[in-house]
Amino acid sequence: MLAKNSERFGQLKNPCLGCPSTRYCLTRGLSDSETEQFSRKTRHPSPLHKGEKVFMMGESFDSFAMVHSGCVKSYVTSRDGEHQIIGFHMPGDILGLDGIGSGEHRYTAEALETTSICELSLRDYEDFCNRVPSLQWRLLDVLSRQMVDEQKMLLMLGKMTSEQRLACFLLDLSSSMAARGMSAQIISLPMSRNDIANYLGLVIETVSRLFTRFQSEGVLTVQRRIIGISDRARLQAIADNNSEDYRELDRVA
Amino acid sequence: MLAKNSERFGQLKNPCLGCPSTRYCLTRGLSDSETEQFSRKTRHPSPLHKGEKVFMMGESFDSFAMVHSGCVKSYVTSRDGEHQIIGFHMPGDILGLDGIGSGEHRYTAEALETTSICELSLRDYEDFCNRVPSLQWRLLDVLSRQMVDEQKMLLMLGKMTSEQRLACFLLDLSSSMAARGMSAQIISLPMSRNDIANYLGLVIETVSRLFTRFQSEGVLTVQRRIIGISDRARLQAIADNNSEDYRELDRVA
DNA sequence: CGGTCTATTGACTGGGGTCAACCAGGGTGG
DNA sequence: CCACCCTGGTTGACCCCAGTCAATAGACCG
Repeated sequence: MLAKNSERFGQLKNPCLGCPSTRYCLTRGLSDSETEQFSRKTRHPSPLHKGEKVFMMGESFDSFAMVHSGCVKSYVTSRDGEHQIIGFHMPGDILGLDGIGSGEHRYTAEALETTSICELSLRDYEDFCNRVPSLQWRLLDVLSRQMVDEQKMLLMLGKMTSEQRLACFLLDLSSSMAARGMSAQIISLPMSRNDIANYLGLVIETVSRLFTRFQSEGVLTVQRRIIGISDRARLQAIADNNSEDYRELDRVA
Repeated sequence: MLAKNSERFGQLKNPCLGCPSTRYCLTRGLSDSETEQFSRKTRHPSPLHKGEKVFMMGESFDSFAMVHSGCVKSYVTSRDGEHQIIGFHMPGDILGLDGIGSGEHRYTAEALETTSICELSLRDYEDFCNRVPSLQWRLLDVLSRQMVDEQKMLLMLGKMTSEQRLACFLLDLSSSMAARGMSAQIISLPMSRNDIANYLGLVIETVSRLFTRFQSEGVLTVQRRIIGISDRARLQAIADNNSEDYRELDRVA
């Protein structure tokens, strides 16, 4: 069913027109006729299944990839073979911009679930920029926002405790879901505990224990990968490291 | 003396022509006449002293800053007031690109020593791009390389031990110095132990102990901020987490 | 039902953080 | 020229958060 939908999506004449991601995608800010031109240039390969790669570290970079549906994780690999997940990517996100400078991909992008990707070749993008100059700024815009997100991650990995990291992660995920029209209170995690742990610089046991603790404190409800945020204010307080003040407030009341 | 030199630099008609950083700066790949045009648009304010800010997190973004001489650290600040240093910037590096997306700076850039900065307003840059389209790609290029560097940092903070982090840091610094024509073997650190520790997600005591240990193992020679790399191969092995194999090799021999 | 994969839980350990004392340069002023 | 302090760095003793190891429990699927 999903696959069929996706095939149909691939055969549409102008899949970008009416795509729910158009507000976040490279097409943001384009007129309908510009979006139509853009759409004609994009390729829509058959959907990837869980574990399949969009591209791999070291491959040559010749096109951008945009997530249309599903979810993708990206990770870098160290010389001794360890992975570090650097991001999870939702519909509308643009992948592979790291390759612009060096001409080759510097991280691997892998589907976490059945995922449809839209591709735009670098060459077509260049052509297109000549006709719609604002598109060039759009790409800088996207790239700089991705950089800001990574800087936030540096702060998390460098300075935050494990509970702060998980709280931040869930809040980010929640607002990312909300921005895509899904519930901000109930999150269906597309990634495993292992992926979360790796992303946050922790091990799976620590993440598991934190989920249990947050649940017992009434902050979350946890059922496998379905996470409910029961007390957003307290989750925010944990993320901001105000949890002690919060608990004190609680104790007094 | 330094200040006088810098003032003179600021009064030059075409400071970019003949600037030693021209190979790394935005001007890379421009012809002499293009560089001259570029040069006319740049501002060269009087040099900053140690501790002075190039720009601060939250300020509106309206110009790029390029390091001409000296050294700059950049850091983000968390809601509870903690800093995380996200990079050190040497001559030729471009600062403030994070502001493109949001229109405001998302990190603070602060001089570590007396530092000269070249400024180019966003408006002038846009004008200039219309005349020299390749410059637009140049900026994407720089931005994507900065992103790749940050991804490497994520790997360090997420997965590496303290000794791996310091070894990586010193090797990176060494090659950065070498790329700027300075010695790769003897490094004069522009930043304090505290800055190094913060950057690497450690505390000052740990960094101090590591320096002492590396010296006693014959990998480094340490005299305050003058660091000599005595055994680059072993430093690389530590960074790659091959140190045990290495020591075993050593023990057998 | 057995097999496998993912997640949870418990007991224990250790790398790196914390706290505190001390040291070494390098101004500064008498 | 020395006495003083002050900042930045080093060293030691101790501790704790999160990692490691290992056993168990569920979900999912043939």
